[in-house]
Amino acid sequence: MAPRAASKTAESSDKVSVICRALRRAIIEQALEPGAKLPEDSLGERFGVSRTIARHALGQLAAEGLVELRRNRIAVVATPSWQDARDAFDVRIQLERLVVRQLAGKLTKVQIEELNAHVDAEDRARGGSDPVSIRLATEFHILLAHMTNSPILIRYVSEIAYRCCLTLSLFSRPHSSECAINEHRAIIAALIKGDEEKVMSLMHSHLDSVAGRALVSPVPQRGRDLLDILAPYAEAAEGGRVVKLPKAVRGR
Amino acid sequence: MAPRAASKTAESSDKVSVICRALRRAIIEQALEPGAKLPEDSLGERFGVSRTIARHALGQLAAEGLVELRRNRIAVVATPSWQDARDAFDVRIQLERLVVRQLAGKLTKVQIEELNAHVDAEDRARGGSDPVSIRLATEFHILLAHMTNSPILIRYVSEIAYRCCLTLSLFSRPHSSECAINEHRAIIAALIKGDEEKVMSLMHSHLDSVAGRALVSPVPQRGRDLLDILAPYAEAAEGGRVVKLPKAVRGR
DNA sequence: TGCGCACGAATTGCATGCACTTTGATGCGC
DNA sequence: GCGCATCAAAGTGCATGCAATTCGTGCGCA
Repeated sequence: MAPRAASKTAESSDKVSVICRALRRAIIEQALEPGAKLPEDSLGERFGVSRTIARHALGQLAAEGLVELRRNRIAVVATPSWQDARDAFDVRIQLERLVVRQLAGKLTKVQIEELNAHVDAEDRARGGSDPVSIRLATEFHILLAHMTNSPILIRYVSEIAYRCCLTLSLFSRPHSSECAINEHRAIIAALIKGDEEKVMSLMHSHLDSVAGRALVSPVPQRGRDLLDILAPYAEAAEGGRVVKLPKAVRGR
Repeated sequence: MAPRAASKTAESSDKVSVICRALRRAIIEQALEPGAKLPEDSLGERFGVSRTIARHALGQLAAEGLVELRRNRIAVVATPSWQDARDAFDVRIQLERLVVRQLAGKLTKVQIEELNAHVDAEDRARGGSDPVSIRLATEFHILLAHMTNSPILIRYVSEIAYRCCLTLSLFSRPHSSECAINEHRAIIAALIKGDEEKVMSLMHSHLDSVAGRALVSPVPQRGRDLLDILAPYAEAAEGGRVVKLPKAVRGR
């Protein structure tokens, strides 16, 4: 009942967290596509800090699953597998059911206004550029999570929402989030009404349908991991020796 | 269905992850109590690495919520509030329901043996020292999570299980996990039988009762944050001036 | 033309150094 | 004896430097 102070999630120093926020945003707005390289030097230079700090930021983002870090290799924006995406949505549904259960009937007037304002912003952005509307849709869920005042819930929901958002840029059809806004409005209405069961099932089906629209096929449209895509062909060609890829393709 | 490779969760270089593992274990075995100081120098010296690496490890653990990092201050083992603990268990219950739902009826013979072996180990440790049996109980849940082969689930369940374990060392009565072993056995049995609903409710009530045993009162038994514990007394004494603590107590 | 190899550039892994902040202890005034 | 200012010791924040590894490109060879 008593409101607790919202504690900052790790993110020690400001410089590091600034970089993290910037990169997170760039990633979910698809300015940085999955697989994009993130060299420490460039990041440091871009943000006016040393490699040490950039490195630390990359470490944090890797812990969140947005960045992939392999020893002695340039960090890249994560490229989750289709199965990862499914798992992420499964977990996400449970977490967000928890969120709305806690929130049902307990929203303050200010919070309701905040939510409405956010959905209005989503509405306005609908005609605008894709990346922004995707980000806003994601941030709606994060906003809800913040209202629980539960640091753990906030952290996990934010993290997983970002990751789901990232997978959208991999697997989703060109555009598929138009109707989400109405579903957001419906959730707000149910939250105000205070029916726990109703709002939980609304959130559940909302996320289900987002996942459904997004994860239409287990095959990525965008030509990310070429080697994996070509794997079946290589197997089919077996009987000869292993198919060797020309360097131009292997590289990137 | 197809088994996926278990991906390492961030934890870039080996040196860092070794330190993380060591500290995690020390923390959940209560060799390091909540509030214990973790100076970068000492860690580095102890593990034969530079401050840079120790620092990075602390960053990771802070991201997991096991360590608290405040600017310009020595890192300390996290001291979750009672409310944090409640929230953690709420989330944990949902996540672990998901785990056992995915696992119900799908365990391989090897996995069953592995689980039985683990519970046997718990049994053997029962008479032994407390910290080890607590760790084993926690690791049972982590072992289950691993069997889902879902990196996200593995990461979140591990993380939150460690955190819950940490709170146990703060709030739990001297010893309270005796009967957990039988509950673990029951869960294994239900998993083998394959009844999703049954195993989910078993896990739910198991964690509920662990939480219930642990979080008996919103007041910590152990004398952590002295100032907070004394706050009510100070208030009661109001009318005079603010009660000032002698230095010996204030310090640590 | 296509493939392999080797070398230079780019990049990471890690330690160390310096500046700044916090800590806590000592000594002084009351 | 108690409180407070002052100062050294300890610790963190961050950048930089060097070694090791990877990446990419051009050359030689089939």
